Amino acid sequence: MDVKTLCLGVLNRSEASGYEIKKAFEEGAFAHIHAASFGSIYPALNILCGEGKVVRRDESQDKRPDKKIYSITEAGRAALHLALMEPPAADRVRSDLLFILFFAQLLPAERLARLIDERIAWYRGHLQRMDCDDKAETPSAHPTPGERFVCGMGQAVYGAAADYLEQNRDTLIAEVEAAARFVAE
Amino acid sequence: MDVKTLCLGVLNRSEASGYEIKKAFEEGAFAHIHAASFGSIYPALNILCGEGKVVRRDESQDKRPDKKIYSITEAGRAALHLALMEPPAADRVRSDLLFILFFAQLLPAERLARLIDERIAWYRGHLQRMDCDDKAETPSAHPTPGERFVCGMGQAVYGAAADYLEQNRDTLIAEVEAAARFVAE
DNA sequence: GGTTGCATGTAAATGGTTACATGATTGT
DNA sequence: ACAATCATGTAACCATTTACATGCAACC
Repeated sequence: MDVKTLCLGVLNRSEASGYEIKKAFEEGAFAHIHAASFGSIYPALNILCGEGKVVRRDESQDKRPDKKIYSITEAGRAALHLALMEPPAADRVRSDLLFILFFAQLLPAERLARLIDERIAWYRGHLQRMDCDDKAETPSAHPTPGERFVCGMGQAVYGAAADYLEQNRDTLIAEVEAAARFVAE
Repeated sequence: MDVKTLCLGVLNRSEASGYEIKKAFEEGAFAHIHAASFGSIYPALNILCGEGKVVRRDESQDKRPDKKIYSITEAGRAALHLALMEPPAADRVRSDLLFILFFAQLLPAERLARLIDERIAWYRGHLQRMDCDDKAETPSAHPTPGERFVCGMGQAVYGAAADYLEQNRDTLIAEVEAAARFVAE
């Protein structure tokens, strides 16, 4: 899934500026699915424009720079449908945290505690945000079945991760400290 | 986390060839943490060798090409420790599947069913593999607390994902089909 | 006075994947 | 006969990130 397709996906829900598309990947509906930076979104949007898959409209705002609002076209919808019918690449997870925790016995207990606590807080924060989205987010007062399904999946996975960290945090730290004492003797 | 650090991590558990390191990221202990291809592993190993962080030893095998087995050095361990003390980058997930399912209403029900079923099977397969690792995997008859913790996290997350897919599969498909009928009228 | 949020963009550097090249063995 | 597993490596290509460039408004 390249950034172009990702942008078409966001724009299929509702028209948006490049800035708003980035937010969709950061805090919005696509947060736990994919990521994209400005450096990839803006060029992608320009290419899509040239291909007739989106159209640009300028909206002047007072006291702010102009917004360039992109809307998906029929050609864009067709391209999105086509991409959705392709076999999906395997999920890719890269977690520095888990890599670090893998070597827990090499780290001071305080660092373990902080890393795990921070991650729990991160998960809980995102879970709350997702919950709010269900009720409050404007663009989809009527979220589609797909949106609800994917959001639910995110909640299930994040919830399980947070619960696991909470339930095993103390055991890990205790074991690491016990091992350290054993080595010291 | 660059591939060099990832390799040091694998080699910190036990010496290995480039080929075996790749397997650690594909099916081994690091499978759900990070990924790396031959095109990045072999060059990384050569650089680490030049930096004195690993040493190479050639093992001739009959009826097979020579194996180049890498072992971590003290300098390598120091480099790994240093990397482990750095603040971890945020986890990155990129899931084509969830992106596709987000637009479930644009897809035929059979495709939804197949995609979800395949993914459930994938999760269940990996869960079984992880379980076997606990009992059978050679290099760590005594897995460290960190290894057990990370493995447990993988099981918790994969289990939650598989359960969610199983429990919501039929509802999603029914909703999408209901919506399709509604449009047809 | 500094940071955060809004808003768009470019260019260089990075980091990694994909494809290619090679070759024997084992299983279907 | 063909695919898969074992085994190493290179080079071209790619996509994306990072850093830079610009600027105003609101908040602390």
